[in-house]
Amino acid sequence: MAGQKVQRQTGVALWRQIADRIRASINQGDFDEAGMVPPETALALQFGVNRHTVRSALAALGQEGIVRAVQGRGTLIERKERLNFPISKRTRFSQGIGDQAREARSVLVATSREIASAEVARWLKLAPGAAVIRLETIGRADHRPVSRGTSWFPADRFADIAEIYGATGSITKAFHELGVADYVRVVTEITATHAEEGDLTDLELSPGAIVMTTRALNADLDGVPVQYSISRFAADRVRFTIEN
Amino acid sequence: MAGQKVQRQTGVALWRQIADRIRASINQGDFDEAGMVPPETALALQFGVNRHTVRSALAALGQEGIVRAVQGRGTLIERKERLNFPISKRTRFSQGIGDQAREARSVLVATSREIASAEVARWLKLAPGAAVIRLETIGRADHRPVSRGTSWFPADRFADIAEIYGATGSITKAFHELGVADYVRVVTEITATHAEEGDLTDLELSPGAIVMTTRALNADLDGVPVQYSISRFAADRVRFTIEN
DNA sequence: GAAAATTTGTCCGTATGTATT
DNA sequence: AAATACATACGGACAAATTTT
Repeated sequence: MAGQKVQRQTGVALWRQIADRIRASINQGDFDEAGMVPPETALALQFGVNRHTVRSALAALGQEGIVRAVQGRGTLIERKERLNFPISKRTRFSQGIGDQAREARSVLVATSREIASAEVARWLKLAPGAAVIRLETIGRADHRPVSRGTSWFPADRFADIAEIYGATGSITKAFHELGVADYVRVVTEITATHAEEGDLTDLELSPGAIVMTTRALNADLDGVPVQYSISRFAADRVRFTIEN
Repeated sequence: MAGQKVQRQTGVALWRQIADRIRASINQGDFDEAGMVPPETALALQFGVNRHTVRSALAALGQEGIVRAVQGRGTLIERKERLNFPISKRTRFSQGIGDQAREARSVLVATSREIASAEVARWLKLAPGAAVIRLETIGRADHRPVSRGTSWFPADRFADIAEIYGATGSITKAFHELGVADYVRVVTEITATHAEEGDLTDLELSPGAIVMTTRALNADLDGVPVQYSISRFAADRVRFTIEN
């Protein structure tokens, strides 16, 4: 297969196109048998570029901690995983991650009480001008950030949710303490865009990287909205599954 | 807001980073009131680059048919929509698109009978070496391609599905004729990656563009797998919603 | 153990693309 | 429109480390 062309003069450097392709191949498990990437000369032939260009691509992947080059041996694959996020009626953010990553947690980075925007009010079915509690979190697994999210809660029912969540680290427990015995995922919306400035720093991404954005609504068992969240995931670190 | 910095020396040209941001803003509806993009000088100030660089970005978007610059007036937004694809137990590919786009159809571009790969056999729960029917389709809406998909069906049950689908244009009808009264979506997997060579041509994308890939399994009412599909969607034209 | 082949690391120079002034 | 500076990409040659013969 000597014909996986890359395109020139498109505003995306060849080495970056190649880095993205190799990263995708690694994630797809194409090199699992060998445990390493093909030799630089083979990749150069495959993509139709000079070996130096392939080296630039591999250097970028090395910077991300995905591969490690060893002189004389080859370029070894260091890390190759994609966290799976199941989405269902019973979706809980932290649940289901623990068995995939050794170290997984979500940290609260900011919180405030504010007036709901038109979008937030619409999703939470609140009157215009109603107050909401906003929580900003960053989710990490195995020492890498995987998501940054913002959640809004109706302030009248959940005034103290920030404190309880900060103490327990669990939305489910916080809801429980505030009288919500159980809650369900009503709807989840998924889109994908290029990373923005905040993503680059919070998720440790490079420009051109992809973020998958979810907009999710949770409601109590009476169908009353209790939480609206917008989360941004580093696309090359996650996968969503919807099981019916 | 004079500080949406773009990053230099990252392998992605500034004009392409800016083009991607403006495209995302348009899709998000940021400029809906005016119906046009801010003036070049304002964008240059906002992104911290020279006006020439912004012009390169807008020229690229013009090439895609998203904006149109008019001397003396500004840069008008030509096209701005995102098709919604609902995912549920009753997910039907074509259903739900008709009310969003005037012209929507899926065309069969290739078909073959082949031996199932390890991946396909695993999903369809077939014995190794079993035969499958493969269908390749391209989905279009309003004269734009939005998806390219490959579906596999067990050959023993659905030997003639290609012919029937080609005649009726409906998988549901083809299933019905072949004795499958009803079927349900068992699981859907969603990931996002950069566009590959085939995506660029089939979906009319430019390098660096994003594709969302779904892997979906349909089964009959007895739980027997009947269809496994991998579909690739142009990310800036679609949105997925999961309703529980 | 020695030699050969393989693979990554480094240096040179040149041409073209990108971005600013 | 033109001049300048830097990033990107290519081509070749050789060194250094490792594996294979």
